Amino acid sequence: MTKNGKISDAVIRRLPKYYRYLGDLLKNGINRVSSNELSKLTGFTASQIRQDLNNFGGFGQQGYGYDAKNLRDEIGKIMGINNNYQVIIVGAGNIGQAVANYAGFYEEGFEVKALFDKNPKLMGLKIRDLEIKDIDDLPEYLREVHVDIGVICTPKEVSQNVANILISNGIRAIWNFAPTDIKVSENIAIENVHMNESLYTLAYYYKNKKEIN
Amino acid sequence: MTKNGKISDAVIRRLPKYYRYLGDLLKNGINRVSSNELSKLTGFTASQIRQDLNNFGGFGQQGYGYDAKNLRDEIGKIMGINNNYQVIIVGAGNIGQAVANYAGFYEEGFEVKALFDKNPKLMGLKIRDLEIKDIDDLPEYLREVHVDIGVICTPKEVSQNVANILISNGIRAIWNFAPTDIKVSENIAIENVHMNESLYTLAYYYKNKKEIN
DNA sequence: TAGATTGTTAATCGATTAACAATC
DNA sequence: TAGATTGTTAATCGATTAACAATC
Repeated sequence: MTKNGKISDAVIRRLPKYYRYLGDLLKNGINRVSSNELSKLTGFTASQIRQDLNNFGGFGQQGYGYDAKNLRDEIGKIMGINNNYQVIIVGAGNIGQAVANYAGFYEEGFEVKALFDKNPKLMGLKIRDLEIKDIDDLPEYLREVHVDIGVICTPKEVSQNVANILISNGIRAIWNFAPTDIKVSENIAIENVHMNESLYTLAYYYKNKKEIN
Repeated sequence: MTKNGKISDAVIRRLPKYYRYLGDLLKNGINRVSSNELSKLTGFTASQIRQDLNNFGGFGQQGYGYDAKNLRDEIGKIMGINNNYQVIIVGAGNIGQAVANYAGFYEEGFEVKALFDKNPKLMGLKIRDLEIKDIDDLPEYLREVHVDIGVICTPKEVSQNVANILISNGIRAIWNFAPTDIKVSENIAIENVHMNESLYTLAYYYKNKKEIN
């Protein structure tokens, strides 16, 4: 925790990992876990894990450790998992369709309500019972239906423009798959996924490990 | 640069961003750029940019700045972009197909050579002229064909197992889309994409910005 | 030459790790 | 109670930022 009381991004990005490994433990019938055991699973140090968790409160018990179920629930609450989010996807190409089809999200409260595209060939096509709608109808749709998260799966040339449309119609969270950094104001949540940067990073390490070995 | 001479992961992950923005500049006919201008584009400080670049050599010129074309080429060389990588995808579901279809990668030297799946219904189906092959034929395929990068798009239950098969048949770079942390030995390059963690992080920030506003 | 901007060293800041008293 | 393990403070480490001499 920094002095202004805000929790650092690095901490936030470790929370999903704790959440996931705790889920694995529970599935295996383990309902008690120490920071040391979590360390072995996650690869983070026990000290760091305790520090991270204590940003949000004392979830453990001295001499015992953490109750896995309770800790997982608490982390879920902190992150807002299972809160039920209304999601729309803009761009119904490969990535848009893959996101729409990814069942895992539905189980955790992320509900895709609609897909939009500008390609007339896709219009009316159904993905998971959802008809692909015309992107021109997007502003009107947003005026009528509450949407929490807008997923951008368009080409990069129009991604910022799409984001602007989403935001000016009330959306406050954007998950961006276009290979650009979408710029938003302070009050909007954004995640730029950047698969391409991930691939380049992989290529770098591949190249360099080869040179070493 | 740390004292052992290894360049930190944080630096490596900024390189693709430099590469991309330099490409944008060139496309706009701009072929000279200062660290200060790059700072405005990327959001990193000019000082950090100069530090980052000087891990790899002095690409700039005092009083002038950087030649955009040259700098982009150098960064491309450092990361190994355009080196031509032979890629296979294991798991030909939504994500696997989306990756296979993503044209951007082809332009940058990443060439998908084959898709594998265990679902008999998908067998023989064609994605971008590539027939989906039986996963049972994977080891034999790898003995015959050189592959640089294995992309894992399977369910999480089998992802580690698939990684082991890939590695034991000579693959040294893995791009993992399954929501797990695949464990590999030191000499193997791995990128765990973790879209689910990205989504949870988005949910966290969305929730917290709402509370603040 | 004067002005601009790099390359690089030094200072600062924040994140991680270590240590240990508190306590279950 | 003794042993275990947290919560938390202090120490360390590394990454970022600031500053400026070098130089184009």
